[in-house]
Amino acid sequence: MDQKNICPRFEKALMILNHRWNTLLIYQLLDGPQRYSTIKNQLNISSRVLTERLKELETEQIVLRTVIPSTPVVIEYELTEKGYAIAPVLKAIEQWSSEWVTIDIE
Amino acid sequence: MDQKNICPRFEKALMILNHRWNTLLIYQLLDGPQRYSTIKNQLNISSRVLTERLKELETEQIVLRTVIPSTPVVIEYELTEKGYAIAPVLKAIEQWSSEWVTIDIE
DNA sequence: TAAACTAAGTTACGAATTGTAAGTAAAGAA
DNA sequence: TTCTTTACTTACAATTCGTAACTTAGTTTA
Repeated sequence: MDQKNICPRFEKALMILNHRWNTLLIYQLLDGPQRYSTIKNQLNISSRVLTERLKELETEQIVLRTVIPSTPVVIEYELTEKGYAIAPVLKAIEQWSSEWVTIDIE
Repeated sequence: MDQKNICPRFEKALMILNHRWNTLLIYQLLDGPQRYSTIKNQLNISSRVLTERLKELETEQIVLRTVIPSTPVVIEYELTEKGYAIAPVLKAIEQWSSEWVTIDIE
């Protein structure tokens, strides 16, 4: 009748990682620091949602936003240590997908 | 300008695993075969969405639905081999969350 | 034997989330 | 001076989600 005692940290991790776009965004940032426009062009994401997700990942301390005071200013997004620590999750998904996921070509 | 050549299998894996509820559902089913009502009571999910997700995971061959012809009939959901193979992903998330995720108690 | 209950969903609908497209401010290039 | 680019923001339409009530079939309770 009552819910299983699921670890709140694990639950929070799922909330973050399962939020649409977030894992793909982290995957993209594994390549190193990138600018807003670069990310936007690589993924097929709208600017509205991209901004939203970057802010979310920033408040979760997964992503760091840096304003480089050059002229013109450049804004760079990069993974924090916490963010890079997600890499094994992505690796596990890659592993599973290469072993089990089939794409149906019609 | 153009998108990175992201592996379509990996992309599909992300689509499935990042779909709201799916990973939690798989996590729940790692405990073994379970009935609809058990799953519904353990997770805090609505029947509408639960049915939808179970069907999705069934068509993806991650979950198997079995009708046990007892009286009354019992319907059991369980992970397939493909489904159980997702365990390392969950393990990696668990690992990351225990190391990095903080819950803010106010 | 009628009334109530359980299991496994389904349906209708309002609320929340997303995607789309257009707009903005500041700076640089043509 | 007009046109672009960058890093967003805004308005609004489309999609998805959650809530609650309903269904069908069998089952226990009174």
